[in-house]
Amino acid sequence: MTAADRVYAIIKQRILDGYYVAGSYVREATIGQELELSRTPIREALRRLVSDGWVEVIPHHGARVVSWTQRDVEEVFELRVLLEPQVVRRAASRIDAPRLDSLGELACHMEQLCERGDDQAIDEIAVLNDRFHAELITAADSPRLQRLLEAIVQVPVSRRSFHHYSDEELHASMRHHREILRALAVGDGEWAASVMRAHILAARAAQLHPPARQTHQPRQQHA
Amino acid sequence: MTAADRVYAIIKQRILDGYYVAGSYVREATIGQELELSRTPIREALRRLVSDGWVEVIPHHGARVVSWTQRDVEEVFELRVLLEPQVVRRAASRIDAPRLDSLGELACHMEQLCERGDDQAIDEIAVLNDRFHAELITAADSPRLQRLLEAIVQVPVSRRSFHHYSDEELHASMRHHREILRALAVGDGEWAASVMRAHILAARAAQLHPPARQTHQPRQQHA
DNA sequence: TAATCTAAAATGGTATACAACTCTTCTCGT
DNA sequence: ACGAGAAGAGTTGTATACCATTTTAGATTA
Repeated sequence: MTAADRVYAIIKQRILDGYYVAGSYVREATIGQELELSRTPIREALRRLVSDGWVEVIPHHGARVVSWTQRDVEEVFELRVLLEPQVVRRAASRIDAPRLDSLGELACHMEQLCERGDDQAIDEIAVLNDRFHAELITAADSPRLQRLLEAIVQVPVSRRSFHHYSDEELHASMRHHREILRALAVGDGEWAASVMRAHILAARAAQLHPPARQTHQPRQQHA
Repeated sequence: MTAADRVYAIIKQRILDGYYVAGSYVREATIGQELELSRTPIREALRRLVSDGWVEVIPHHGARVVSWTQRDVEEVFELRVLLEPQVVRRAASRIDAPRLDSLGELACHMEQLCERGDDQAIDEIAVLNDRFHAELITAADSPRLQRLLEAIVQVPVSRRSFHHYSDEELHASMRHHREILRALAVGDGEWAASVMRAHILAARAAQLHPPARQTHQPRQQHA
């Protein structure tokens, strides 16, 4: 592991942790002194963070941690609604039994965590959910589709968790996983794609209307 | 614009123009001397080209221009079929009259060139067609969608031209442009998206079955 | 002839020094 | 008081150098 790799990981972690606030600048000299490295590996790490969409570079002025607007979030969901169904559409005719099994285990694990329902469990679900989607992408066997999605879903972890899901939304999400797996098991790409589309649209709804979180109450109009 | 930006653009253009043949190596020292720059900005440009998928690095041997397989072409079309309709779906509710006019002029110009039909005209059509699609993307007003498409549709010039189109395919392509504009003019995104989908699928068919090019002959089965 | 060794060539990674640029601030003239 | 312009500090951009690693091809040797 090179110094540039370490710097990349450190800066990324600091962004995720909120140590580097969105909109603030990451100074090359500053972390250089901090980590006792020259600017060279820091610059390389920053360039990689730029191409991964975590920071943006203003020429001759510095690397700034990207800010996310509501519009950015909507754009991402709009693209995921297109691309993620394509993932399972392709996967349906390509997936093999071992991977289906491993996806099934992931679904199982997530459901158990879902039953626990505490905050830590919710965090773990987010991790497993990422793995779930990543495995599907691998099964889709399309490097370009994978690249596009990776370029898209890189979102600050604060927005990627399931904390704004209601119980009902969370359980629906688990059912989606199961239904996708059933569709894949019988090789029905369109079925799988439809469920995935619903899955993403549900996630979008949960993100866009986080305050409306009454599980057992009668329905209520939102903005 | 920094030197690294220029180097990036130059190398990319040379790949698109076919000056750097697929499989050949881009030597750091060579272009360094050629452009009278040190290895530093060249290295940075090459890293970006790698992460954008234009070249691949063989460790300790150099940066090689990526080769396109038939499968790559199919992957690109598969993604364009998803993304380009979304472009016009968004554009339908956002486009303004001036841009519609300028798109109309582009379509006009392409149709005239289409009537000429010589090789040079075909080349010019490819350029205008790129502009046509680029204007649509601008009208769609989605930076991420734009970025994804730019990462996808930029293909070496040898594969981007209309030389493998039959007369009929070429005219159909022109009609698609017109129909898209009509749909946009009345703000019907789904109509525009459907035509665009057909437009891309037609382009795909022309690419995948280039030998079957008899316009006035009875149909013939292909591989 | 074939296996091995060797040296050249190229990149990989990092450090350092200097050049160029941007933004701020301060001065100067009106 | 106010705007234009210049100086300065701070920051990034680039050049250069160094050594390590790896590949390749040629030379050597049995």
